[in-house]
Amino acid sequence: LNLKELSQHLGLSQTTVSRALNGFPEVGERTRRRVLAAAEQFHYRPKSVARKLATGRAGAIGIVLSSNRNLLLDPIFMDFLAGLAAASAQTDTDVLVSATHGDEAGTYQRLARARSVDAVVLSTPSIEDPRVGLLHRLGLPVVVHGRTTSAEPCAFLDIDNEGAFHRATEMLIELGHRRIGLVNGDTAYTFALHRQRGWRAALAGRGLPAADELDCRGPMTEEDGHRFARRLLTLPQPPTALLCSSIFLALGAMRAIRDLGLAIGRDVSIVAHDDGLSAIRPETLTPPLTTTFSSIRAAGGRIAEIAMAIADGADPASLREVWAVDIVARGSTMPVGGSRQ
Amino acid sequence: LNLKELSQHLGLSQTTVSRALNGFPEVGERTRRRVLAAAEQFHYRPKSVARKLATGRAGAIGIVLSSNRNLLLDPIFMDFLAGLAAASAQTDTDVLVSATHGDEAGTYQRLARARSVDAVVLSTPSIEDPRVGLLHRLGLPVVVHGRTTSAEPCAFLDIDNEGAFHRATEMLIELGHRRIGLVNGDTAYTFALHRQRGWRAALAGRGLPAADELDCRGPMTEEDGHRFARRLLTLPQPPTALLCSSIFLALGAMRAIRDLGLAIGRDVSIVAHDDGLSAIRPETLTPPLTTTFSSIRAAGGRIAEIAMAIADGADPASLREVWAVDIVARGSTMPVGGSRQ
DNA sequence: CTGAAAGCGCTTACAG
DNA sequence: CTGAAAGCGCTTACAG
Repeated sequence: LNLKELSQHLGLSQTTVSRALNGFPEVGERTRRRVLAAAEQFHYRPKSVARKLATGRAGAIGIVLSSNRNLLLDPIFMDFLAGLAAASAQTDTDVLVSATHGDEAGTYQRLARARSVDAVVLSTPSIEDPRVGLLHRLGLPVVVHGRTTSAEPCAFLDIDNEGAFHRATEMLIELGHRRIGLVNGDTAYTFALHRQRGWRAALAGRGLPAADELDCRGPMTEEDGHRFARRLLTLPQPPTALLCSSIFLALGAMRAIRDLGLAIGRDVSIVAHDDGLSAIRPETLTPPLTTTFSSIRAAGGRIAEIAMAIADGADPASLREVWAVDIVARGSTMPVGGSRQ
Repeated sequence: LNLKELSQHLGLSQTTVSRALNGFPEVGERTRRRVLAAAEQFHYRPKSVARKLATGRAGAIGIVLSSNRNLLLDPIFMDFLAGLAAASAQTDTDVLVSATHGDEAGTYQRLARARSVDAVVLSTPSIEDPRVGLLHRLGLPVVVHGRTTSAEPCAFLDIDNEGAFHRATEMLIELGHRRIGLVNGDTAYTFALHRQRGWRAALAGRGLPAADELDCRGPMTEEDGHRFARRLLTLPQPPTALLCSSIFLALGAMRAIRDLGLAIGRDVSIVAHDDGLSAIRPETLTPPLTTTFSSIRAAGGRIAEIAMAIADGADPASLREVWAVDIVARGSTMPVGGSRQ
């Protein structure tokens, strides 16, 4: 059923029916009700593609998965996407997922030239991410999940990674820890750099050195967490506490601690950043894991709203948010030397 | 730049330019080359939405994430999606992700009536999944990732879950294990039922009972794996081996084994199904985990191809595949009683 | 408050 | 081998 048939059935013009359906104020109350009832009865829905052509809006936001940016393929990303899609659905906006094998720029060009999306979301940006310049040149509005330095002002939503790791480090210092290892992502990425900064600043604030040997960064798999933690804990002067950038790194680190015959908490304290995944919940581990927490799913939801706003022409500079991060102390952190007292 | 402008620039009709661009055979070779060169030069790309309206195809396949079907939000799903998107890109097809909060049927109705997608992929189906009937009624072609019983014949791609768990169980029996616990997903889902069947059949084949107390099923988080394994291992007659339906369940089960002061492999053998996630690789754990393996990412890729085929009107009954599953023996499985000999 | 008509940017019979 | 024109199904000035 299309608009033409529906309006013929009602004995009205397409114009009036379209207006009634779209809630224009000038339509008579009686007419509007008739139209709405008929639409309901016939399960009428405007074909999205026709509406898009007429309005000139794609009605979609895009996100591209790049197989070289392995971070994006992280399980964590799924929760982000779910949040994104849920929020988009509220306003009848689609989420378009594209994958690339190498040529990310080419994919953005296709999206831009085919006008497939009204805005793009960029995940896990690097410090100076070339993608925002590219997108700007292509005329595609962008919202960054994270932060990046760019000539063009752009909208973003980030969490306070620096503050989170600053406070987590301070908490460990207060528990008496003096050597605190960092098990981080690649510092080419902004989030990892910010966390490193927070860790360093907190140590510096207490006059403690942030030794290079305690500063690990790389991919964020369970395996890497194991490898990094093992290296740290077999140092001549091993750390007594570990700060991990993801739950997977933490899982690997916990395994390394056990492999070395040490006890998590009593011998080595551990804190991890938790994105709120449903498949692995830090509070249910042995021992329960102390975390810095921020729901990546909620971030996805808000990002969708921002994307739709900038697609509608909102000023990107006015759409920038940094969310605070909670610290939740649990059994994996103890005073240095052991007992919890 | 649109088609009209491009053809004016070339001094040709839109018809000819369109045909040249779309590779129609009747266009003169010289003309075609001119058109292609100009398109390249001006970075011309047909607006996808206009083409869609004209051809009547949405040029997209849909997938809906339902928050109550927690399985879909599994990290595992991300790899599936990446495979799906990568394959779709090959043929200029979009992947549309929608999220629902409860009303999954409503979401499918919207997709169908707005003609937003040409086909839909259904994940983790239940035994008799009502969604395929619904989709059939809505006239939306479906491809199922997994298998389900339905009145309507539909396309699917599944892995041989029954065979995989059958062989894994036999392998354990050959190692001398007589009590083998199953740590499975909810058997309302086909994949879990099939795995249960494989386990049961293998036991029955050797004259061993498949005791109910050894048959656990439920959600598939790390926490559940821990809970199930703990319950099994504190039974009066505990199993000497565990068969887990996911890497997360296995992670939890391994934790439970350690918590009880037992050794993985020596005291309790463990096998898990591995979907090939990049964030957690079974071969790098301590000890390396024996698995039944099938790449969920590859499955996503093939599913996309199938979806596009049925969108083009291919016979669903001809598009059904069951993939074999590899078993990879590693350190987590040992002869009952311990030493590897 | 309602309608006739143009337009969004393509594709595709149909005619030559 | 090429082109004029209709059509896909909407929205939206413009006129009344």
